Amino acid sequence: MQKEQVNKMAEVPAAAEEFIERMGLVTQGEGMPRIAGRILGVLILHDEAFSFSELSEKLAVSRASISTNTRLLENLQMIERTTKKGERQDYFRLSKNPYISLMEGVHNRMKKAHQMVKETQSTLPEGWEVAQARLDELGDFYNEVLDFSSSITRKNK
Amino acid sequence: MQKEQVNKMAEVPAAAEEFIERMGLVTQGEGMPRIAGRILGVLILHDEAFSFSELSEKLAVSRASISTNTRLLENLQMIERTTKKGERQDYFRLSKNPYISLMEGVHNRMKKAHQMVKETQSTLPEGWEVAQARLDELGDFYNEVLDFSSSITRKNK
DNA sequence: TATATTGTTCAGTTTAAACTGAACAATATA
DNA sequence: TATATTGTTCAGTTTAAACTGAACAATATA
Repeated sequence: MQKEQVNKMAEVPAAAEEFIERMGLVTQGEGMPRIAGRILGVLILHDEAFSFSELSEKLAVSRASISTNTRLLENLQMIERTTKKGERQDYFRLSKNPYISLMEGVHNRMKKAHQMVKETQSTLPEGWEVAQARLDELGDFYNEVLDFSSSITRKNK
Repeated sequence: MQKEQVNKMAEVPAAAEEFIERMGLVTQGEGMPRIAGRILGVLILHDEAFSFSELSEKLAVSRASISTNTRLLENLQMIERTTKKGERQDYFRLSKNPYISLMEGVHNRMKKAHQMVKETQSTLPEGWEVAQARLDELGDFYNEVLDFSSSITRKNK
């Protein structure tokens, strides 16, 4: 049952290694764990699915972190969990539209913030007209961003 | 020289206090310090400029934090530092287009990430055509987001 | 049955950032 | 001159999140 084990790592050029690390910094900059970005980096560069333990070894990271971060990326619908006939391990590959889901995250955060602003507006008593006008501006901004993020999200399927 | 000191805080409704705290959570969610969001919250609700020490007292936060976070917001061009005749303290008020600058932050992060992707593409050796195609998709995504963020930024003045 | 493989969970540790107090420089005022 | 006010800087502390090791459950295999 044991297939010839190809070492996917052997011939990886420096540019690929750097990309993986930098993706870690990118996700970190967006408020996500660094390891999530590194996993994404691996799966962007490689078409074939990577197994749980391959990811853990390749990235020199605990199985616990792989478990947590693959689940995170799965929930964002950026990666998909697959299996292989005759194998017990989970495999992971990039989804078809990985970035749309990222946008959905932005979209949801913005929607929540917008909701909060509207709630403030409806609760503020008389005499806060200037604040109301300022909150209108903030609401307008959220509307613009939400229009964009839903225009991207609509491309889903 | 001492002007009648109006306590700006006295009659602030609960909705306003809550808004200030929630703005702290919003900026925190966007990867900025909580205190920066609270300062923004105060300055969105109040048209009049707030002094350094008023902010420090109102938010029950050290002068060091006010110094750091007002400078951060000033650099983002979301607030402006002003002065008053006969007073030594700095005052702060919301800029005219506070949210555009926020967008510029997103824009710059995205541009940097896009740059990184392009660099990876130009450095990857022969035989990585599949990865190149994947990186093209990522680049396309960045282009879409960058188009949007510059459309917002263009509204500046 | 006992042993091995696999992913998850969770308590504990590490890490990075936020925040503070205090020293400081610059300046004004007494 | 001495004292007060103000914003900045920086070393140190606090806080929150990331990450790990180990226990565990589920399942397969010997």
